[in-house]
Parts: sequence; structure tokens; C-alpha cells
Amino acid sequence: MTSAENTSENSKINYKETLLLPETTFKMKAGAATREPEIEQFWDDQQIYFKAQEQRKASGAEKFILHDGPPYLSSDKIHIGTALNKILKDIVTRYQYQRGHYAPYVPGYDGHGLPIENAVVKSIKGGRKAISDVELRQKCRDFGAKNLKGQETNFKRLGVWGDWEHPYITTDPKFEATQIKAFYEMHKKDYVYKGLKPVYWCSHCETALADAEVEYDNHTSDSIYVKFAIDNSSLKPGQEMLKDASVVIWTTTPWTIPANLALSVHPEYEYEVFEEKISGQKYLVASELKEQVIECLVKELAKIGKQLEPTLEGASGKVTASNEAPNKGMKLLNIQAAMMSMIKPLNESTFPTLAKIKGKDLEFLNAHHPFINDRVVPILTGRHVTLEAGTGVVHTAPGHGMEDYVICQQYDNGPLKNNPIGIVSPVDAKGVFTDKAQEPRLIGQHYSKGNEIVIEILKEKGALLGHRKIDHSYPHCWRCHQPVIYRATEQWFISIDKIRNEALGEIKQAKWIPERGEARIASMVEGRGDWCISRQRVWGVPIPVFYCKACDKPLINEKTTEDLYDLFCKESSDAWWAKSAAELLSDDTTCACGSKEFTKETDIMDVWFDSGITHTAVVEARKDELGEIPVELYLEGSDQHRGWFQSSLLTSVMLHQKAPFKSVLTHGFVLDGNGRKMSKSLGNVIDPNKIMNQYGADVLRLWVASVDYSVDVRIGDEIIKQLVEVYKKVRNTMRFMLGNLAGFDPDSHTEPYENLSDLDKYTLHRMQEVVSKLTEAFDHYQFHHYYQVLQNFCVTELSSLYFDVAKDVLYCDPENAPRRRAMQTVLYEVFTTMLPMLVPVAPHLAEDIWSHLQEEQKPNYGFDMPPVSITMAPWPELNQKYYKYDEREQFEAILALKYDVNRSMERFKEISYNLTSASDKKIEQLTEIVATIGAVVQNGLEPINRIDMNKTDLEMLFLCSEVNLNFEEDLDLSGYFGHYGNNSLVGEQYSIKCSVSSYSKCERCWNYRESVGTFADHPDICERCHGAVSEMPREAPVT
RNA sequence: GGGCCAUUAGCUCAGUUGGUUAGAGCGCACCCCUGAUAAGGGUGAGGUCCGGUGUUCGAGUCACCGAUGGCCCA
Repeated sequence: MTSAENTSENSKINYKETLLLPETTFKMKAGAATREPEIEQFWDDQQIYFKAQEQRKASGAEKFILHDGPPYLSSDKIHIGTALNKILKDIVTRYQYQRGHYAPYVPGYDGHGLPIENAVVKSIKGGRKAISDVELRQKCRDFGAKNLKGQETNFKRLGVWGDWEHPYITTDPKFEATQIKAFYEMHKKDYVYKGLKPVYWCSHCETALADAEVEYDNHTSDSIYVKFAIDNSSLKPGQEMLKDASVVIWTTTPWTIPANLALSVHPEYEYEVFEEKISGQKYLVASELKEQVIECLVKELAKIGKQLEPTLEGASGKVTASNEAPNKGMKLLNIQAAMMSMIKPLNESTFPTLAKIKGKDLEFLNAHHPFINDRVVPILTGRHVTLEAGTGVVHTAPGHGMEDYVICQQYDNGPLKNNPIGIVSPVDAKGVFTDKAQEPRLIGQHYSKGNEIVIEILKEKGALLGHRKIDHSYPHCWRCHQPVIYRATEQWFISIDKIRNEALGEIKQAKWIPERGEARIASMVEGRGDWCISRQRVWGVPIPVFYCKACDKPLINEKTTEDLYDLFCKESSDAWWAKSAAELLSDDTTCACGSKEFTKETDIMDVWFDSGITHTAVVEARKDELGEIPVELYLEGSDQHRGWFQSSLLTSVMLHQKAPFKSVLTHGFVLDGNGRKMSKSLGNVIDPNKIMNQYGADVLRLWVASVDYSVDVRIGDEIIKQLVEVYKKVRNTMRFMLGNLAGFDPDSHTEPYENLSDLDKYTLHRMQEVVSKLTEAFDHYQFHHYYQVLQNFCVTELSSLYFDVAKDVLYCDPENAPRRRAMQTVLYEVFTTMLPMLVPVAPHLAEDIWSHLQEEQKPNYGFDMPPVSITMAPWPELNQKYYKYDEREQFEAILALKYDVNRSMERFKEISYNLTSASDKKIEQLTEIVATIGAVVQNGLEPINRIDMNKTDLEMLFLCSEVNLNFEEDLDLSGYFGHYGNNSLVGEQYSIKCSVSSYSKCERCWNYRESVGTFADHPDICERCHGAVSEMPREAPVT
């Protein structure tokens, strides 16, 4: 180092101190785990939600009601799917509020039902029988209340705003009271009836079981082939080949044969009639299963008859049916092997096919029950019939099988309306045959003994074609582990037929988002059977019906319902269990038969009925707050097409003759990062609380906004990592603006639009474009478009372009320089426009930023004074003044040129780094480079020069030392780094020439400018910086 | 087993009525900056559009078959 340099070094002014660098208290690091709860506390303390909604309501704003579907209170923690749902709802209500609507959100909870009851029962010392129904219900209520608190804490931590002080819960006394009223209304309108339906039944525990209470385990069953003789009188013309034939069925529950009321075939399968030559019998089975049936017949024939003996000998030459071989097991195997080898020849000669017939042509033929005299059963067609095992003909006993029941119901409600199949369930609660079995040997016997007896009877009647034991998976009671059965019991139903068309009409009226939801629910409503609403449980709302002790006639009327309503409002539905029928009924209650003694119905209502009537028990009951149905929106997971959407729609049509919603939005399920379902066993469960504690709720919310929720969505470490990056980008973008707005007084420093530069105007235009895009994205519930647009804007337009260019001016220009104030004007505009748009997705972040904005800088956002919370601020309107920008095309051409030039300069710099000669200069900064742009005169094309921007502005925009435009001549690129490009603005082709600036570096702004060195008092800085430094009130500090 | 849905770069998403060489941001690699600094800028590499067959002059886009995954039902 020379002594001269040394001297100047010592006296060098620390120009950094003279710069106007960003200043803000807003931290780069979020510290969300502690900061977010503070913000939520602030919202709570300030009652922001209530104030905001109250204002809207008072001003008579149009309402937008999103009615909450109640999550089930089985746990005190929420899972990621619930978080997705709640966040989506919150984004919607917050946005709708911002758009000027009164958009209250009343969170709800579903508190009755089996899972809670079972969880509570499990915890009781001494088991279920140790406590009374009333005590059990109290425990269930407590359990639900505890879980409600837990879930509520989770939901609030997500940043969801709503009426947390007055949520609704289906176990609320008033709700329960309203529910029995609703039941009565439906009963009055004749939608409710009592009928038989098979349910899982444990004869050991003498109780009905829900599907969830059944475990599958191996069980050895008797499997039998049985023949049903076709009723010749039912044959249609052309079906003579079926005369005297027998339909063969296969079943693993012989004891249900007495309950057989029909046979089912598949409409599309091919069936065939074949003859067994030995006895001349004709059988009908599915073609594909014929061989299996024949195999069985052969064995049976071998067992019972001697007539096959000669054939056997003929086939094997050795093996006979007599006991010759010393090893019996070996012998049996040999016989079987011989049999197998005979099947094929037997198939062709001994069992010739007589005719083939399609399943649907068998429909409505009749067959005789094998041993119940006078019972003729019809053949039905159904797609539940399979060819996996059996004969392709299914023994159908609607009292003992779910599919059997469903198919019979379909026929009874349709083609067989006038001559219904009905249901026979000849087994009582203990599993003992009743006289409905119509067979003396069975009556009084337990069903488990029934198999043996039925087989014996079938043998006697000659209807048994085969019998063996099989091991298969069979349902067992989860409590006593005994096998369970399906048993038809009396249940309460809601008739769907009466409102089906009306419901379908309402489905059409509603808007389904995405659209395919409409077809999904419509097909379900079209095809569904009646709704069984009774459950044989304790934790729920009772079916409010009494029965006369004398004549068993049910009792429910206006009076009994009103009395119960009043009582339930006071004491909750617990009163039903706490009080006797006499106490529940008024003294003068008398049955038509004259009796005054009554019993209570013991069943409760399906929880889907509870939640299904929230349109009445919540929306209508809180009319002042929520208005009337239909509400604007229901928003739930796509599984609710079968669940809540349907139960709500059906009950609403019955009670109000209309759908409870105008629109229904559905979202998919949350899968792990690989698209797999989350499960404990796979260990891929993502806990929303963990994400919130680590990264904050806004990151989780940002995730919700980032994915296309209309299909299944994924979340995993990589995805979260990416979201954190985007969150930081948005945060830092806002922080940069906040810092550079220091010292900016919007009232006095705002520059008029006309004074703004092209880049300024362009940026404001782009900002408005974002407003327009985000508004459209939210109006169409396309939140992932919001995420993409917002991210792009922050990265591309702001960070990479505007901020990067603006930094020089913001930091180095004199504080009040017009172009600096102009840029602050732009920053202020962008900042205050963006901030409210962050609210729906990232309310904590928005609030945090707002709290770091200087009070005097806070805009009023349409209020008399700046809002306490940014979440109260309205959504920005499209500002036409800024949006309209006619020079966009031209400016974008200049930008394209900028990126071309920057690319060239970058390459130039890289090349300079690879130089080996010491005399060549290594370029450290782009600001050292001089870019000369020239047109290439080619093919006689005239170069165009329409760049309407002064040299200084171009240099600022291109971030280089100097820009020279030279369109007059074809540049000679030899010896320079050159680059050719295409740009409609500049010409068909143009060249960019890069060279090293001969000017000195300004020690203050680091630009290489001609003016550096021309000022005696500050020899190291440029003209602009000299001006800025001279303007400063005191001497710049010296290091 | 049935109904519905999804599959485009490592990730999240675009991709009009079928029409040039399939795009964006992030991430990644490399480079720069150290005056947004646990920040910022630049350059670049990434695609068998799930697979197959068909329709068409032409298919990411339309039709059919299949695979994988998901929801609902059985």
C-alpha cells in the first residue's frame, strides 16, 4: 500500500453513516411460537371479532353466513384434516367480512353418540353395569365438555375468528329440546315410521352392535348347497327348459334358511340348467360355478350312493369305496384324487348342459322353500351377487343379512310394492328360535344349534346337495368375542321416498364447489334407502315416543312434545332417563284404549340426525345473529356428501321444504408427503400443533392456501420447508417496505402520480393487477391461485425488480429528493394495499406488521381513524388510476432489454473472473460495467429506436455504470463480450456490448460515475451523493 | 367388488375451443454481494405431461383399457 493511499484511508469518511438505510422494529425472525399467541390475546382482549361484526351488522351490511359443521368431540385434540377445514372456513369468513359482509362464524360441536359413549364405558371401573344410565350420560357430557375445551384451544390457536364465547353444541339442552320438536314435526308429516331392519346382534350380550363394535375373527361354519325347486307355474313362455329344475344356493349360515324369503341372481351373469344323469335331476347355477357345484355333487353322490362304485373302479382301476387300505387318510385322499380325475368326463357326459339363460331373465320366477310348506320365494336380481364362491344364486333372508335386506327393500318399494317380500326374523334377543321359524324342531332352540337341525331337515327333504365345514373370517362381538348375527329388529325410519324428488330439486338449486359434488350427492340421494334413525344406546337424544302398557300403541302428539320441550330446555334430555313415563307425561294422558299407563321408547336418535338439524336448532334458533336458511355456505370434507350435507338437506326439506344452504364447498383429505393416508401404524401422522409450535399457525394457514383443496392434499416435511420459505419471503418483503418507509409522512411526502417514474407507475399497475387477481381467486374460492400470485409478486415484481432498483435511490438520494419520495409513495401504496390482503391467510403476520407501522403512517382504511386491528380493515378496491397504465407494453420491452443486458453483464463478469492476465481487470460489481446497445442492420431492416427513457433512468434500471444507445451503426463486437437479442422495441436484432467503466467508484453509492473526483470537499463521491451529503445538517461523521 | 376423484419439473401450481420448442415461483447447483444480512441479487440444470391403445394432419388436452393413490359404499 502506498503512503498516499494510506493517508486517504485514514481520513476516509464513513459514508455509510450518511445513507438512509431501512429502519424498523419489525424483526426478520418471526418467533411465531410466542408472538402469535400474544397477537391472539390482543384480538381477544380487544374483542376484535365482535367489534368487526357488530359494525357490519349495525351498518346493515349484506350477510354471508358460513354455517359450521360440528366436529365430533371424541378427542381433545384436532387432527390435520380438521385444521384444514377450520382454516378454509376462516379464510372464507375473514375475506367475506373484508368485502363488506356481515359474516359471523359460530363454531359448533357434535357431542352425542357411540364413540363417546364407548370411550366413557371403557373408563368405568366395574364395567357398564356398575353405573346407571343417568350417571353414564353425565360422564359422557363431562367427557365431551373436556374435549370441547381442548379442541377450542386448538382452533383459536389456528387464528380462527368467531363467536368462541357462544359456540353451539348438540348436547345443549335447548338443542336437544329443539331436536325432539323436529322429530315430532316429521312424525306429524308422516315421514317417520317403525319397521324391521337387520342389525348386528350379540345374543350373548343381548344387545345390538354398531358396525364399529364388531371385530372380525376366524370361525368354522357349516357350508351347504341347497336346492330350491322352481315353481313351474311361474315359468314364462319359452322357459320350458326350466321346468322341474332346482335352483341351487350355497350358504354358510344354514340356520337362516327358515328366514329365506327370496333368491338373488346377478342380472348380467350367465346361468345354465344341467342334468345329473344318474338321478335325472335338473339344476340351475351360474355357468362359471357349474364345475364347483358338480364337484360337490360327485362327492355327495359318492357318499350317499353306491351307484358310482363301478364308475370309480373304472376310473382308477384300484380304488374302491370299501375300507381296504390300511391308512384311512391316505385312502380318502386317493378317492378324492380319483373323483377329481372324473369330474371332467362326468361334466361332459353325466352332467350335460340343457340350456343357458341370463340372470335378468330369471327375475320374478318363483321357487319353493325347501321345507316350509306354502312358502314360495321370488328370484330377484342384484349386483351384490358374486362368483367368488357358491353357485351364483344367493340365499336371501332379509331378516339376517344386510345385503339381503337392502335388495328386498328395493323390490318392496318398487316392483313388488303390491306383494312385498317383507322380513322374517324368527330369532329372539337371546338368539332362540321363535314360532315364526314355522318348524317345530327349531322353535325354542338356540340359533347355534339351528345349523345341525336345518341340515337334518334338508337331508330328509332331499334338498341338501352338499355339506362341509369351512374356516372363514366372521364378525364377533368386541366385548364377549362370541360370534354375532344379523337380526332384524324394530327400528325407527325416515321415509326418503316422500321427499326424494324435492331433495333432488334442491340439490340442483344449490351451487356445488367443485361442481362434481352435485352429481355425487344426487346419485346418493337417488339411490339411498330409508334412513334408520334409531340406535340402541344411551348417549343421545331419545326418540320421544311413549307406548301404552295395555295395547302397545305408540303415543306422541303436540302436547307430549311441548311438555318434553319445556322439560328438556330446563333439564336436558337427561330427564328422559331420570324420570318415569308417568312423570314425563301430564296426569290426564290417556290412550285410546283407555289405559293411563305408559312406557318410554328406549332408543335414541342417530347422531346424524342431531347434526342434521343444526339449520333449525342453531341457525333458526339464533335468527338475530345468523338470519334464516338457506345460509350462504356449508364447507366440509368430501365425505360429508353422505354425511352432514345429506342429513342436513333431507331434514331441512322435510321441515322447511328447502335446502339449508345456497352453496356447498367440499375439500379433499389430507395425505402425507407421498400421497398416502396418514395412520398411526405407518407413523406418518402430521400433528398440526407440532407445526404451529415450530413454525406458527400462519405457516399452516399458508399451506391451506397453497394447495388445491378440491382434491386430496398432501403435507410433509419438504412441503412445510417450502412454506416456511415463502412465509419468510412475504415477511421480508413487507419488512423491507416497512423499513424504507421510515421518515415517510404519507400526508406531506406523497408525490402526485404524474411525478412518478415509469418503473413506479408500472409497479403500481402490477400491484393493482394483483388486487384484481387475488380478488378473483377469493371470489372463486381458489386459494391456491392467491398463493401463487402473491408469491410471484413478492419475488419477481418487488424483491427482484422494484426493490433491487429502488435501493440505490432510497438509500443514497437526499431524503426529500422527489424521486425518492416518489418511490416511498409507491412503497406506501403497495404496503398498505398488500397488508389487508394478507389477513385472510396470515392474520397473525398481518397484525404483527401493522403493530410495527408508525401510528402516523397508519391509513384509516375507510374508518374515522386507523383500525385497532388490521383484521378489521376492508379488502382493497381496485384502484383504476393505478391500474390503468397504457405504457405497459413499452415498459415491459424495456424490462426485457434490462434482463438481456443483465444477462450479458453477468457473463461478462464471469469471463473477467476467469482471466489469467494480471493486466486485465476483474469485475466485482455490475455497476462497473458499461453497456452499449446497438441495432444490427441486417437484411435491410431498419433499426427502430423507441426507447423513451433518459440515460440516467436506464442506468438506474439496468444497475450498471453507464448505458449507451447506439442505433446508428452496426456494432463491432470483436474484442468485447457481446450478446445478440430479439426485442420488438429495439429492433429485430440488437447487440449488447459490455466494457469496463473508466470512471471511479463513488465511495458512497458504489456506482462508477463520471462525476467522481470532481468535488474538492468530497473527492471520493459522485455528484448525486455530493448533493446528498451537503444537504445533511451536520458534517458526516469521520471514522 | 361397485361408484366418484386424482396423477404435468424434487415441491406447490398454470396450461383457453386439440395447434410452434409444455410454463411460473420455490427448491437445487454454481456465482456475486455483505448497505433487507439467520437477508438480497444473478446464471443454470431439471419434464417418457402415470402407462398403453385408439381417434386426428396434429393429443398434456378427446375416447377406451390398465397402474398407483384417495373418498364413499359393499
